[in-house]
Amino acid sequence: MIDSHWKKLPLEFYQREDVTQIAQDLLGKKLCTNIHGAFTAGKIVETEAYHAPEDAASHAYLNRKTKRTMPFYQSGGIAYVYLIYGVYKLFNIITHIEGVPHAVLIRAIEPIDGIDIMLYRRNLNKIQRNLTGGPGLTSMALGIDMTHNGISMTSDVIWIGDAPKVDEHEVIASPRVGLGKNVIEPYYSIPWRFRLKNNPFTSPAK
DNA sequence: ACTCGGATGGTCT
DNA sequence: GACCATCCGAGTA
Repeated sequence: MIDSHWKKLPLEFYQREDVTQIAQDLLGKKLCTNIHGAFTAGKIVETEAYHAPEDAASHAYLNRKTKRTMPFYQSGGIAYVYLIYGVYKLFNIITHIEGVPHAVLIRAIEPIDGIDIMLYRRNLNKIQRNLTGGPGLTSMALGIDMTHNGISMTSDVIWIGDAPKVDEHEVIASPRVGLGKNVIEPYYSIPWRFRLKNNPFTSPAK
């Protein structure tokens, strides 16, 4: 195991220009949280890239600026957390430079550390796909909520540990899920959802 | 295995 | 007032 294994990723990782590359590079890395005194972590197994202002699937489409979208316009390397369906908190990471609203949605992790705490937060008693197999479930298991919106990925609350790059052949690219009907081509079916092949914790296919 | 409907609340038109 | 980057439980099989 090399020295850099699980070392906290630096801001430079997130501030690169190519958000689809960053989304793929995040696969296999270790998403960690230290929230309410509990350490939990898991391997990232599914991500999606959002490329505003052109991308109609993004909240920051056409550089839309509202109270909710403000984090998009900060420098890469901070969390963007928002509420969906009044119930679930989805965790994203803002990328690239200040003023360019790129983001990666973390859709699923494979539990590694603090599994007992994740089970408690999810009200489950054994490891199964719906422990962390989906963006809402991942945030719930890791203890991420709206108070973490805007927090730096270099903090000691939420961060990502480095890991060896996964083999290209282990990555499946497919269209993103859950997009509204207003998302026009090519963004509706562009293959910007990335999954690790054969990983049981990736979210259900659509 | 699957399909279906309900929960739930902030954001935007 | 419509729309969600979702999940779960109930029903059918």
